[in-house]
Amino acid sequence: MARVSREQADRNRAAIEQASARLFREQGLNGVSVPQLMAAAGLTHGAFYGHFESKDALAAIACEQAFIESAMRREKRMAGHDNKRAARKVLTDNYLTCRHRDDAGQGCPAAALAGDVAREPADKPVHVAYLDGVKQMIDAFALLSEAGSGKARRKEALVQVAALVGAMTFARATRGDPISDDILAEVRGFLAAFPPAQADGAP
Amino acid sequence: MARVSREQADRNRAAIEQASARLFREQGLNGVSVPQLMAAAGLTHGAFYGHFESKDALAAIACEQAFIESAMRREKRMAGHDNKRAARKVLTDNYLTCRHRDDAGQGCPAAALAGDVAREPADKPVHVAYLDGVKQMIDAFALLSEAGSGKARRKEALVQVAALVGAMTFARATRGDPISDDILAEVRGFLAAFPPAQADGAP
DNA sequence: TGTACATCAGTGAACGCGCGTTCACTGATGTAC
DNA sequence: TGTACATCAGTGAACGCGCGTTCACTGATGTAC
Repeated sequence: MARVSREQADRNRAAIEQASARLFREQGLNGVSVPQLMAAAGLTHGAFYGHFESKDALAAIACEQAFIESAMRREKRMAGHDNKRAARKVLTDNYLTCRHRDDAGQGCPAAALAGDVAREPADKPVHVAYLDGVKQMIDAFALLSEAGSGKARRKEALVQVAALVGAMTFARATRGDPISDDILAEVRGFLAAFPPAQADGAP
Repeated sequence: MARVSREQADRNRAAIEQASARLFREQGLNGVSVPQLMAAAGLTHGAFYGHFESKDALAAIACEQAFIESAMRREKRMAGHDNKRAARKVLTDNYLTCRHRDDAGQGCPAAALAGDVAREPADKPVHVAYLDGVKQMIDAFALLSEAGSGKARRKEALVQVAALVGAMTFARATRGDPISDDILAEVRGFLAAFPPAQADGAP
């Protein structure tokens, strides 16, 4: 096989991006090689640099795509829940599941890639894609807040998203032990009652 | 230089463990090589396998040591705060700082290694060390809870630790953007008022 | 205490391996006439 | 519509590199007498 049609080449490129969006989340940015990514798309490694400038460039594209895919799934789940609290509950209940924990490849990129992005050098392009995706996610949760001001809504969203990402990261790191399920269940229960009725706290 | 005294060999081994506990947290389990670890301890790579069975075995030892070091620092900070709420506030306020975010090598291993441990194969020895450390951390927070039952104290501890680890992981992944500081500040403020006065939540 | 020698901590070259990336080549695609 | 040929998507060998691990060797340490 040598040259393929322009349409087939486009489909191949899309296949590489799709496989990468899954495999990077599953195995980490440094846990999967260019030859592995290409094989997952049904190609050999040599064709890679005809489609992308570098592995780092693909990582950014795959991260962006994972966030888009994730946002579409979120919209779909929220559909039909005009009540903000109910919509939030659907999202957090679906997020903090064993299924999500055990299938990072199709899950939230904010959680799946957090550890990798934190350690990538600051000039790597994946940082921009990650930040953009995270901000969209926070904005989406802020829209579901019932707080009075935009500032307060953003505050609530930050805490919720940090709790979601944290619980998932933590549950994945302790997978195999009962504590992993407990973390998901307790944070799920906690977020169902979020925000607390009064945020005073002095004893 | 060839053979050194038994005492010096012990000191060398300790230096390797100490350097590893720092570098693994800083760069990740797969982000630092055996030659790099040995160089950080002032040795050459060849001496490694006289001290440890494998890099995986050292990872477990370094993880365990990082948790011990972390627990000692926690005890030290708590000292003098007989009030549980005050002790908790000292811990969470110190945890969710920019200093901690920017110095993972000396920080909480539960946060620094979460992403790596989640992706390590299940049979790798680091999993045991990580789980043990996490359980100790959760127990420590449960002891600071004022809830009525042991079950309720553990519940609160799980949510708090998930929030701490999550906020730190997330703040590190977004470092460089103002949102990173915001995450730390908001979760810090939120945990200062934890647990909420009433955990009902139905609207 | 002094001497002879076995022990073994550390050195550095070497192993096979997979990485990201490059490139000469192939041959079907797409175009010019 | 048919033919001639330039284009270029994909192949697979090759590059230099660093990885985890092994091992023959060195020579100071520690021990037996």
